[in-house]
Amino acid sequence: MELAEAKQKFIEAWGKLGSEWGINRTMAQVHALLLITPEDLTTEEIMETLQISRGNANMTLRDLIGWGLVEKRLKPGERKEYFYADKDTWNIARQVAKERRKRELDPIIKILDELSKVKGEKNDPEFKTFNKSITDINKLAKNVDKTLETMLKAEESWFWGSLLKVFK
Amino acid sequence: MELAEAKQKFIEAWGKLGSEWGINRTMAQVHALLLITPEDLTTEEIMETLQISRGNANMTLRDLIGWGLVEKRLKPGERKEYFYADKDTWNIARQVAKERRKRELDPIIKILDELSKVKGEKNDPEFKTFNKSITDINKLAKNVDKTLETMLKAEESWFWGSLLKVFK
DNA sequence: TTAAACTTTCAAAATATTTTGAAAGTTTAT
DNA sequence: ATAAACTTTCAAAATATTTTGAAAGTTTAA
Repeated sequence: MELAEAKQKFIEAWGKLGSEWGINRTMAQVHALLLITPEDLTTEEIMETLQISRGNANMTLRDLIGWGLVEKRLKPGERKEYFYADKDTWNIARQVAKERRKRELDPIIKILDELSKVKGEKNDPEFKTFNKSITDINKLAKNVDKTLETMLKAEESWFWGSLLKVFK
Repeated sequence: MELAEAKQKFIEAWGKLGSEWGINRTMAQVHALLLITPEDLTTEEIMETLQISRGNANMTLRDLIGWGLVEKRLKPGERKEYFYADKDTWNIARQVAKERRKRELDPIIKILDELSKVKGEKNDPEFKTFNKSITDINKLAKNVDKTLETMLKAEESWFWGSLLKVFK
């Protein structure tokens, strides 16, 4: 396979994976493109390569910056903005975990905590089932939360080392 | 908060979370409803409670069965089909992990393996960056894969015990 | 067989999400 | 102050996803 073809394949695959996980396909594709590009790229170059509009490129890049995955770079003497993606996969994974925790896990845990407090007749099967499901899901969510917290602090080698040692 | 209100809240929250993770909102809601319901429910009851059409209910239930989260139950002497969801949260988590691994992680690993094989000029920065990103992501994906495999085999208490012991 | 009871299908409609692109906004150089 | 170079905005258009519901299909009982 040619490098150019391989790049296309990767961008496509990454976009598909993203959309399956609730991430806008274009956003995943722009990120993929930046990941396999050694230099910074301009909005113009991204529009051109991925065949997307200026507005779309601009918004997507802003989102990626909001996710902490891409940074804006300025070159001395130039008006244009350049964009660059951190290539460290462990940093990327952590950054995504961090943001999704903040945006999605934290809010659901807050709701589950609320719902855990609901009182009811101890012998009412309706209440018993509700309560058991809520408290169990809450426990699971909190375990995931703790694990993510550890991951966020950890070094990659230590993290996988510990994990795979235990789980071997 | 009243139990009835709490149920509504949970169904809503679960639907929202699902849609943020690439799971159809209605599917997540039907699952939520079954999770907090002690008895089996008929298509009719699900349609009524969630205010969805027969076609939607039917397709969603088939999907949930396909994900291994819901089972069809027949009652002797009755024509109607009843639906029931396993309430064991650990089983649910494992089942979801298992399906997503099969549907999404496995295919992307297959593509990454392909892309890792692409040959190029060792000093070409384009090639070097592409290659590094691909191989790094591939390694990460394989670590996740191994961890999921362990999770799929494991008992809940052992899994979290080991994890939290190491990460404390 | 027939018909009642129930489930499944799928084209069309509704809804939600994403994308476009031209206009408005901003910054810098002269 | 003006204009060129660039970025941002956002209403409308395009696209994608989800939902509907009536018709077709299936199963069972009599």
